This record gives sequence, C-alpha cells and structure tokens, in this order.
Amino acid sequence: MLKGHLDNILLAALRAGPAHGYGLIEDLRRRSEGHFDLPEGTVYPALHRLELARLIESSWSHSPEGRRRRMYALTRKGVTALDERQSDWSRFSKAVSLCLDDAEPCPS
Amino acid sequence: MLKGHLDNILLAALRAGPAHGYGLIEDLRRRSEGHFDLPEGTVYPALHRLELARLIESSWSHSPEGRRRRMYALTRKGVTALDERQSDWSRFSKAVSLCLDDAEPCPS
DNA sequence: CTTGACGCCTCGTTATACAAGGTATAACAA
DNA sequence: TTGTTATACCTTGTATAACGAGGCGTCAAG
Repeated sequence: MLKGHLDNILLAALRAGPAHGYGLIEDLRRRSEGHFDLPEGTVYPALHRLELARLIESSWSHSPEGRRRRMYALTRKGVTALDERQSDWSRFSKAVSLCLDDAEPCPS
Repeated sequence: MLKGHLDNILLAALRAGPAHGYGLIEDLRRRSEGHFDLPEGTVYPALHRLELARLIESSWSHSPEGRRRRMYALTRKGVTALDERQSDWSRFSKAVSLCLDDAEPCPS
C-alpha cells in the first residue's frame, strides 16, 4: 500500500517528461526496481484526481502503432506541488525512520 | 497523514518497553523530533486494532498519581511483525526515494 | 469551582488503494 | 478465421484507515 504517496511518485515520474498511464506503470516498475507494480485501477483514478487538481494536464495522442493514448504532463502548479511533496516525503521518511530506529529494546 | 505506517511506529515505540496510549503519543512526538503529534482519535483505535490482531496485549495499570492507564506490550507475534514491518519500510522508503530522485527533468 | 492536564473512549466523515470488471485495437499464432 | 496476448483506456464497489469532534472521569492548581 502506497497510501498517500502514490500521487507523489506519479508526479515525480512525470518530471522526466510527458507520459501516458500505461507507460507510467512500466516507468514506475522500472524506477522502483520492481517494487511497484501498480494496478490500472489504482493509477487511472489517481491521474484523474491529479488532473482535477490541475497538477497535471492531458491530451490525446497516438503511439507509433496508432493506438490512442492520453498523455499527461505536469503543470506549473504540479511542479510546485512536486517540490513541496518531495520535501514532505523527506521529512516524513526521516521521522518514521527515527521512530523505527530509535526503538532500543527495554533494558531489562 | 501516516497512512499505513502508524501501526509500524506504534509497534516500534513499544519495543522500548510497555507503555500506555497517552504516553505513546508523547513518545512518538519526542522520537520524531516533533514531526508526529498524533490525535487520540488516531492512536486509540490503532491500538485496539493491534490488540485485536494479537500483536500487542493490554492490562490495566495506574500512574504514580493513581490515574488508571491501559498498558500495552508487544506480544511475541508483535515482535516478529515489527521485524517484518521494519524491513518492509526499508524497502518501501527506498523504492519511493528511487522514484522521487530518479526523476531528472526532461532534457528539452 | 473552574480550568487544564491527564487518560480513556466512540462515532461519523472522508479519502484512497485496489480488485473486478468492461471496452477497443493491433499483432501474432493456430 | 479465430483465438490469444499485449497495449491502452475506463468505472464501480469495497475495505481500510486517519482523524475531527465529541464525551467520560480524575486530579492538581489557581
């Protein structure tokens, strides 16, 4: 479960340039070294959510083979949001690690 | 929002020894260097959840001033779970960081 | 005698990840 | 021709979870 962090990694993946939903799934599988294998039922609604929030915008396009694709790109607002979310993640992950590591067993 | 990681840090906090709900909130505020200030409406249900899952167990106790407290302690199952969750967190945070950091801007 | 800290609790709202299912096209094999 | 697979999009429903808001009771300090 990525609860709450899915949006971040989607935005981050788009920082590398416009992409479409199906391709993002592969991108993230590759970027995460196989850790994330996101189902479509997770990704597509998330993209719609992000577009509704104006963090990304879409346009129809076509693959070399002629298949239709909805290409997504970061908006300016999305870039700003991504920057914030990256430092949020940095602080958050540090805090969690502190909590997890600080826990020395009870000195019985 | 700690989505999904709350249980982990609660279990981790209990690795240091038995504690009660209200105290855990302060522990985690301290451990996280102020980052986590968990509302009671978040912590108590989580503790009940963990107890239901037999990862922790509780008993009534009293503070030095005589106030009643429900003390929680890790079960053996809880220790095992915590170990797993710590490596889960390790892998997860690494994967997220990979996704966030790998994203180089589009070479326009 | 009221305020605030301690300490526990529950209920309702909201967000969201995901499974399950559906559509359509291209390429390739039987 | 007729699957079957990979590409590519979508929606609906369900389960979970964090948390705000509220309530209960005790004790100490003003």
